[in-house]
Amino acid sequence: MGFDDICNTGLVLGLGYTAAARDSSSPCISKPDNTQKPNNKKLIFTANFEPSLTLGLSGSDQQPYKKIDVNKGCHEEAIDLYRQASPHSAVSSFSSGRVVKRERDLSSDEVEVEEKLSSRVSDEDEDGANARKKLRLTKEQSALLEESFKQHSTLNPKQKQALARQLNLRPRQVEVWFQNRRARTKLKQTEVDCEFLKKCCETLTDENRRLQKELQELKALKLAQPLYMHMPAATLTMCPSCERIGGGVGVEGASKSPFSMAPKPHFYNPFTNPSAAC
DNA sequence: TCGGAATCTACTATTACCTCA
DNA sequence: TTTGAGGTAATAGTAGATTCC
Repeated sequence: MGFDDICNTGLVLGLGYTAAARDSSSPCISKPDNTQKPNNKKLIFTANFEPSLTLGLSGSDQQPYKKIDVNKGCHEEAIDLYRQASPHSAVSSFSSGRVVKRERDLSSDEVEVEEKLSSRVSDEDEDGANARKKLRLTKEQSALLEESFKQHSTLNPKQKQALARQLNLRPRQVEVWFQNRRARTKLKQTEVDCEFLKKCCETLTDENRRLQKELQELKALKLAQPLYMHMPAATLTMCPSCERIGGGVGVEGASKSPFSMAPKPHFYNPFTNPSAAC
């Protein structure tokens, strides 16, 4: 990988933001949540380093935050939504809490049944005197969660609920798994970013060293010889008023041999002295 | 219409359990 | 059998957003 390969990628050393659209199937991307609010700020490292490495706000490929109006929804939906609430939370866990409380009164039995049915752990917790038992996901559960994560790195309440049912887990467990999975993804991506930046830094350091060396050589050369001696011919233009200098050589001669040595020719650099007049 | 309370989700940091070399 | 490391489920605390009164 050459310097250009690395550094002509639009990478800005420092942290910037790229709004690169990313495929949701990309495995190691912290993909913005479809359910998140547009203004919800997150730090996202892009997985594809081309063309730029970024640290910035979440992209715009998010669906608007799902608004739930349980007053308008059917009772069953309200129950479903309530079921996805954190079992560890002392309070109800979806928007419109006051409504939820009403719903909870109506459906607490159903929720209880659902919790017991859907959790392999809850029973143990209840029996085990607050012992913190650690759930071990089966291969099938892990595979399904991974598959789901590839599609959506975050879940909306319905997805979470459905997945929890499918996996025979509590919605809270699914939620935790996704949180941890996102964290691992981000950590992994951060490591990748770090490695990339290290390489880029090394390349830039080498390039800087090379340029410094080149500069020193040029300075040494400049001290040893008059400027015009080592200026490229293309950058040297004879001052119009001096064109006839050079042993009676006319304009034509001067144009043919612009560097015919005159006693004191007035060379000027068109880059630093763009004026046509001498 | 505005402000505050209640509640939600997502995030980060941390803890604690479990497995394996 | 013990132990330390690593993986990861679970917890706690916080911030920002939303909804309702």
